[in-house]
Amino acid sequence: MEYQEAKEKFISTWGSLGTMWGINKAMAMIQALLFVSTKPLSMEDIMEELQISRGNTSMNLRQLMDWGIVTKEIIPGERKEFFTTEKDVQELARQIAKERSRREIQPVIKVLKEVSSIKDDKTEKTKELIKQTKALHELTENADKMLNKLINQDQNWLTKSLFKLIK
Amino acid sequence: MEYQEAKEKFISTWGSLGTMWGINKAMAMIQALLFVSTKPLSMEDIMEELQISRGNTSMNLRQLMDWGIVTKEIIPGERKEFFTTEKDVQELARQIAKERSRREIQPVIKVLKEVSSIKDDKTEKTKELIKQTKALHELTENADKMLNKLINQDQNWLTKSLFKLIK
DNA sequence: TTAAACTTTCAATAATTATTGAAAATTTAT
DNA sequence: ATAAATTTTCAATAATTATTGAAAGTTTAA
Repeated sequence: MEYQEAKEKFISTWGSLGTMWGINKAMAMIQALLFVSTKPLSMEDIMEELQISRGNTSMNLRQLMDWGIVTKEIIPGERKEFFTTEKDVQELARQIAKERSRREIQPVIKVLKEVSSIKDDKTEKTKELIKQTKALHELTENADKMLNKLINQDQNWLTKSLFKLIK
Repeated sequence: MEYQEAKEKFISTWGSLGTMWGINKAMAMIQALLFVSTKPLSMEDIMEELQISRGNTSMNLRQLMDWGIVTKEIIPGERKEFFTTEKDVQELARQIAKERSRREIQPVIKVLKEVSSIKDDKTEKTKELIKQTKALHELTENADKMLNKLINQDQNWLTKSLFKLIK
């Protein structure tokens, strides 16, 4: 497999993985492209390489910046804006975990807490609803605590922890 | 908040969480409904309660069975088929982790391995592609190993491990 | 200030994914 | 074997989500 083929395979695989986990394809592909690029890329570069429109590129770059995994680079003497992504996989994982926790998991935990706290009228179905949502609440909260631990720890915590678990 | 409201809130929240993580809404809602039901439900019951069509219900029940988290129940004297979901959250988490690993993560690991093994022609861009996909390969493999550990361990391993990590 | 270079926005459109509903298939009871 | 009950399939349709492209907006250089 040659460089170009390998690169394309990586980018498109990353794109479809994104799709499976609720992340839009263009967004995942832009991140993948930047991830293996040796230098910052302009919007033109990205449009060209991925064959996507200016608007699409602009919107998805913005989203990636909102997620905190892509940053604008100012290149002296250049009028265009250039972009880079976090190159360190650990930091990347931390950032994604942080955002998914904040945007998606926390709101669900809130609802699970509410639902599992309804008044127990002693009917079987109410007891079941409370019991099951409580169990889910606990599991979700534990998983989320783990993510947050991951987010706030030093650089190598993730690898060390994973190693501890699998050893 | 009354029972019915709480139940609906739980089901629709679970549905939208599913969507965010690439799982279709009806599938997540059916699972949620069964999860808090006190008894097995028929297709009619599910269609009625979630206001979805017969075809949709049938297809999504099948998918949930493929995922191994919903099973058919035979109820003596009844002609219809009835369905239940795994009620234990730990087991549920294990099952989902197992399937997502098998269907989604393993194929990506395979591609990352291929891409990171291309011949190093000593150019900067090839070296970067190899380095970055190798790093991602390692991280993904570790995370997947953790998932598989989770899958194959005893019932309480998940809780214990999470506790160890966050304590 | 002006205008060229560049980026953002957003309504229109396309692509994808989910859902319906009715016909076909299957199962069960007699 | 027959037919009623039930489930599955799948082409058509609807709903959702992603993408385009051009107009509006912004920045920069002279």
